[in-house]
Amino acid sequence: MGTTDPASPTGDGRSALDAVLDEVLAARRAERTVMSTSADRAARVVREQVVEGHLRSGTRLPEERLAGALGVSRNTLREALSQLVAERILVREPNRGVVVATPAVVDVEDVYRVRRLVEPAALARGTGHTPERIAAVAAAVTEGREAGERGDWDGVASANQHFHRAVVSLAGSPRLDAQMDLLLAEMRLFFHQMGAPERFHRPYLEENAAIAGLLTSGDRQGAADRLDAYLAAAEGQLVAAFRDRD
Amino acid sequence: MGTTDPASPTGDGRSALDAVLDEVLAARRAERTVMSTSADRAARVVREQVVEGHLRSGTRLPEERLAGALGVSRNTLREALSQLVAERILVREPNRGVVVATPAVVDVEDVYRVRRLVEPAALARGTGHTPERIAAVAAAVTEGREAGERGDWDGVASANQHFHRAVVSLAGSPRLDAQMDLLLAEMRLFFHQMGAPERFHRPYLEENAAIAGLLTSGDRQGAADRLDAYLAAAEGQLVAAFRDRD
DNA sequence: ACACTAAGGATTGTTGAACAATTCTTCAAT
DNA sequence: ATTGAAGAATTGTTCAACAATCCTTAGTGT
Repeated sequence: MGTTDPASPTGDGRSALDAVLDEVLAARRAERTVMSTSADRAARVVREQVVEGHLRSGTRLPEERLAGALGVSRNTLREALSQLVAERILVREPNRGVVVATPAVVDVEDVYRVRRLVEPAALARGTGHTPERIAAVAAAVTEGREAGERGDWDGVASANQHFHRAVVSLAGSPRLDAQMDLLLAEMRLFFHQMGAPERFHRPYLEENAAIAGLLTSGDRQGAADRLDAYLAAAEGQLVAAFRDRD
Repeated sequence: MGTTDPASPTGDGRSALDAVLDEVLAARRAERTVMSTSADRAARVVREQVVEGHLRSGTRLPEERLAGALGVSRNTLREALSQLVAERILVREPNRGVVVATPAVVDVEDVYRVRRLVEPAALARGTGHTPERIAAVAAAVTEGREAGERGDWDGVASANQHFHRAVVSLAGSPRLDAQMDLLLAEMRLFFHQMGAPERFHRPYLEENAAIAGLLTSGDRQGAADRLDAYLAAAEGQLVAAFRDRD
């Protein structure tokens, strides 16, 4: 392709140097996008505290104190909180502030409505199933098995989330992945509200393994059907646990 | 049943009156939630201007002037803009502000990736298919037919969106509906970037009718398959139109 | 004519303080 | 034990400021 001449002074108007400089600039911008804005960082911290269970459902988040703790102005914090409200992790009560969401049975049902529609479909449709993505599903299975063997139940729960995340990622859609992340964050809220996560995730280790096996063997529809049944059972358990806690 | 005694003074601690008053309070709060915050209103106005095509792709949105025009402070506007960035309607360029998103081919492909996964699945799975929701699908078809008969192509486009929205709503999931609204807003951005919406929507009137027919006749899988083909064709057209514009 | 540089102006990211409106608390009076 | 009213605290929102960054432009040298 000809003009790989470094620093060609004239001609196309844009020298090869210009192209390189553009690239450098774009890289710097992308880099800065990672550290992102102050509000995004604040949102990330609060979200982490909520999904980790350190901020329990129903706790009120006073803006002044929280802003102080995060080392950020009240205005900036407000932007962060709005973001988390949009993610359904927090709930805004007009003139009363923001509280950590307390999911109800309808929320569990709706999250599973979406998951049961999306996850089996991602398995059944072959589109996007690259070897790497299929390998990611298998990797989540072994991650869960290893965590189970050393009795690390938090690890099992985490691996389980990775499994379902990997299933959705089979489709290869950034938008779908982002949506799934929100749903999984909500799931963690559910778990914190009932407690006893170990019992809950234990039996699904083998389920995940079976589904991954069907997937790698090429039986996509079988994998999808099995996942649907899996999700139905899990939803039933969760809803039952929620109803007990009323 | 039983204690429908009005104003029972003691006993359960909470009288029936208390319950009513709680309801009134909740209603007032819900009411106020509708008018919502100042930032939400600003976001709605800007979003409307973008999806209606009055603010074209790539136009920069200076905060000071825009805030002035909307009668809102720069801080509040900022919150609104962040929301729209999260919806992918706007794009934030660090230290350079916010511009109306200019979708690329990858965006079209990804939106259709999600739609082709979700919409056929919503049809094929019977769950949630109440008579009212099925009627809503049929209503969107007649809305489109009538708009076509009087040559109202904007109306056809709008009805087409209502059709797909109704298809997803068959599942009866608020979360899925919200997600679909975002995708449809992105779709409108796509259309504005290519132009000529009449040619695009015209042939799909009959498709919609056929799909609705299959649905009402109980052939859910047939409806799903046909919708999948429909979406594949539409995506192909859109992508082709996008590639021309490069 | 052309590329390079420096200065100046404009815009963004973020903060701090303010203030009306609303909600929560306290506490006395019935 | 309820009610009511005063007072404190919090939210929703605005305004003004400032450093950091970007954009423009005019000038400089070649």
